[in-house]
Amino acid sequence: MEVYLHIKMNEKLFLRNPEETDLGKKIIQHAIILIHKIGFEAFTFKKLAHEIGTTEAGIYRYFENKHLLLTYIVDWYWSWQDYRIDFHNNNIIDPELRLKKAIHILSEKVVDDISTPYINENLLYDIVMSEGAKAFLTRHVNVYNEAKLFKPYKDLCTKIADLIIACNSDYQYSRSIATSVLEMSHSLNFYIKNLPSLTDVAEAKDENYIANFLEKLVFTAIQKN
Amino acid sequence: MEVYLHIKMNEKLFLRNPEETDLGKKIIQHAIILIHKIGFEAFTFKKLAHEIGTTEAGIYRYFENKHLLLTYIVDWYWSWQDYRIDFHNNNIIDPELRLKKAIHILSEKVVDDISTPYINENLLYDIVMSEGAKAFLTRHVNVYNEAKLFKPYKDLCTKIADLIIACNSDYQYSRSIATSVLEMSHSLNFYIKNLPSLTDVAEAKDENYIANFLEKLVFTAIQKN
DNA sequence: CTTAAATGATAGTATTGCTATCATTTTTTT
DNA sequence: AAAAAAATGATAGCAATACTATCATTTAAG
Repeated sequence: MEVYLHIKMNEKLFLRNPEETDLGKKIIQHAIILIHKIGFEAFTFKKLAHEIGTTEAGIYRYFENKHLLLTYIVDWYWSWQDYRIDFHNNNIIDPELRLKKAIHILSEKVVDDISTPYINENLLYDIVMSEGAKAFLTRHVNVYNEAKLFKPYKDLCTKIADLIIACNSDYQYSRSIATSVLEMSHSLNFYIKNLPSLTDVAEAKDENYIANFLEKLVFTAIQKN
Repeated sequence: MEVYLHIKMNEKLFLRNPEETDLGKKIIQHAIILIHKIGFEAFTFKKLAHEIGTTEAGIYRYFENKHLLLTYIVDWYWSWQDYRIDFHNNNIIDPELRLKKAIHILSEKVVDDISTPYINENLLYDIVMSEGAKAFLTRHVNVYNEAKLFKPYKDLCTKIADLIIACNSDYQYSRSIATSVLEMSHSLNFYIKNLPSLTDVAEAKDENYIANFLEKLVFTAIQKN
């Protein structure tokens, strides 16, 4: 059985839908590889064009600029994580178990998902960790927001917040703590890798350290007393 | 009485110390104003030079590039907040009160500090909120880290973590939660302003909302049971 | 098999991110 | 007050970036 996962992307992210052509898919595939390799600042359409044997103009036909291309792949990532949380929580009823699962999915390193042929989720995780915030941190945040470009992230925030409410309907800060979990699950991974003294991880690396921290944090915060 | 606050900056941040000359101070002063106005991406040394009536080359004599200038002002900000926390906590012994004060200082909008003549802290807060993460999020994070360019942030993290340990010496995640407080105190302010649905703030704006959220979060997390 | 759509090839432009040079001020030392 | 040193201003230049435009060629759809 071969099943492919398809995520419908917001049409305002692109000029021409990259999923519909070979060149488009190559752009996404190699954009992820190249951004992972050289970082978003050094990443240019010219370099990407060279990697995939097309021209700069060819890529501009798909994406207005590199920031929207980053937003595309970051959006894709959050939609994929949203789907994964649903998938893993299927048939689980207990909201606490569901919430725990979600926290672990977000915090732990991912492996490549074979049902998405031209996207390497392992690289994508690193990109979101190291560059993901740059999708938000732009002067155009309001324009982008009005075009619903941050909907995947917001939807995921709502999903986590709803799980929290399902655990304790009295908790006042469900969205803020959901956002904190989303943000810290990724940025703590960045700090462990690059600035470990900002975390409590010394030599003994515990794979589930972040998930355990966030799980405890959330469950003590929302406990009924 | 006129008292001026002076923060000694890491010498690897600059080529020529901006505090020592009129031009240097103007660079810092107007860099803050201009980055606040047009954003870090659109900010260039040429535009800055034009604002203060000097030339591009003149600014390159002080800073290697705009990213190090950003790091300079972000470092300055964290050092200033570190100092403010000490100042406000002077003579307070109760660690819980000290921790609460620190959380409030970090979360609440600041006003201009008149003891720093050429730095507008109000604008600086906005910059750290909107662009601060970009100081870390660079391919050079390791080189910068070895040059101790992130020391002010790390020191502040240590300060918060120590306050947490003073409240509960058994808490296992003091640095991780300190980092979370530092990060979320600023990014939640960004979200309230730009993407409020990621928070619980609707119409009724509570000035202390973030501080209250983080205070509750931290104190339930570290409570002894 | 014709037409439309997508791609390739090439050119061009304004801006960015620097480096270099040299003359002119301003400051410091003697 | 004169001489030396340091800082600034003015200008030039260059490679790379971030695009836009044009037109020929290949590929796909009706």
